Amino acid sequence: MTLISVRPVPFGTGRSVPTLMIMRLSFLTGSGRRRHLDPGETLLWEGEEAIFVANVVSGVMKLSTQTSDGREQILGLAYPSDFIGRPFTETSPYSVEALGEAVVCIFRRLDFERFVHEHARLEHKLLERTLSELDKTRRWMLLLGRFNAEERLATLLLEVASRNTLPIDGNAGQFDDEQFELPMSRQQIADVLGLTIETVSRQFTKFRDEGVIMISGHRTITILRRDVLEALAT
Amino acid sequence: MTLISVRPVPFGTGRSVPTLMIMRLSFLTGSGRRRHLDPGETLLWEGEEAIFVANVVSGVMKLSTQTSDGREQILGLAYPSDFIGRPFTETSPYSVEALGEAVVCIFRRLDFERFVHEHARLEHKLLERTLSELDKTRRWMLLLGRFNAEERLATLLLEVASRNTLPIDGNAGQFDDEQFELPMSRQQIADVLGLTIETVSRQFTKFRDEGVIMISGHRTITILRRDVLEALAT
DNA sequence: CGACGGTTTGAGGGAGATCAATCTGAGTGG
DNA sequence: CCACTCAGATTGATCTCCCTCAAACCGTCG
Repeated sequence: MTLISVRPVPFGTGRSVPTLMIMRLSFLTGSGRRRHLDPGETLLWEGEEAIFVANVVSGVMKLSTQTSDGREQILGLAYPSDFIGRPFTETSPYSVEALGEAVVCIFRRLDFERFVHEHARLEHKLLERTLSELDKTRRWMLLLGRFNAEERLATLLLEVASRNTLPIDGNAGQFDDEQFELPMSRQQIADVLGLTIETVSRQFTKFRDEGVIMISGHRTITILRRDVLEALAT
Repeated sequence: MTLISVRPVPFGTGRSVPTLMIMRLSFLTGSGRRRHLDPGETLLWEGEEAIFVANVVSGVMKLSTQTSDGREQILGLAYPSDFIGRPFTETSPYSVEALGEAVVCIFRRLDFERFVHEHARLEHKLLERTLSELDKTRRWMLLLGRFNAEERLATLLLEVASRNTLPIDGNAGQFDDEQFELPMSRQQIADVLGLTIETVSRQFTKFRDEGVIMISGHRTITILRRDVLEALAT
């Protein structure tokens, strides 16, 4: 939570958008509102009208979609400074939900679109962000299409570790990228990786028994053999 | 092949980019070249410098990536009028290869980027195209993460049928979206769907035996029970 | 005709799903 | 401080879908 104060809250394209432009956006639209989300609270519903776009301020959001018979697939995760929402389309192609406690900065989609139209530089940044999001999504396709359970979990652990912003022992400012807290439950991990909760659990146990990771209280992970994980994650 | 003459060759964002702008692009850069590709010929290599961006004129291209140990995953297909390539980045994050005979209209990436910078309207169209490509890619993630073999093939058949531009019996101008030619081999279908060739073949046989499709000479498919496929594909 | 590439069909095995039982730990109330 | 509860996690047993390996089939081309 205290992360907020030490981070800028860039709009649209993360760290690379000039803060000045962000400020002006807030001014012009008058709609850049902070909003707190409880665990499991949904910001956008798949198929519903997409009223908002937003930036993640703190917490982790999941983007997900469902088959007609209710199977869920997580499409991606959004971390602080990530942009979420779908400009230039009426209905949201996926749902956006908070994994844990989260804070987002929301803008009315129409205001945002109008503003983008009038500011080519922001549009360009949004384009670059979207292109790299597309790259990321395609890498995830490789995972879903070709990786086995072990490789999938290794990839996720490294991904979360690289996004890690958890100070150890409440020691604010001290970061240790080999120990971190999982922002999601086993079930949510299973959904992200396209596996079942049992398979995920067995893989955790396997990594623990092999001395690759240490697990404290389900959610706190310490990476002991990063090399092993990296070899698996390609 | 004769399709070419009856279709515009829009640049960057398909049907929605004004032809005028396309013309001007060709003029300015002087590099909008037609290029013929043989089956299996690769236009861009994963990890190599991305020299080109291009538009598909005819044929079908595949975008693919590989794991470190050589397993391939197809990331998507590009049909006539689709944009391919990755502007604003040095190296191509995936390979682009022609499935069959293909013609593309290539532009030097740097020329394209410069031009985009100077033409906000084109940039906007490219952004919209990229956003919808991202949507499409995410739908494919659902397929890879949650669909079984039957559902995957049903999805592909409907996708190809909807892209179908094959006149029946050489009767140009006459289109029948329930009969079409597959632009790829069984092996390529397997790669697209994240399956093996044997599983794909068995599914084809199963659909045929169930009276869902008709198969003539491996590649020509007639959909007899679209409702069944749609129920599976969701 | 024979050769060869792509496809189909068959038999068997394995990774992960499914079904089911047990465990853990945080929260609650006595 | 200790039962009790309950959701989430783990472990076990079994099954199933798809992969793997292998053989047969088919159409094309020399």
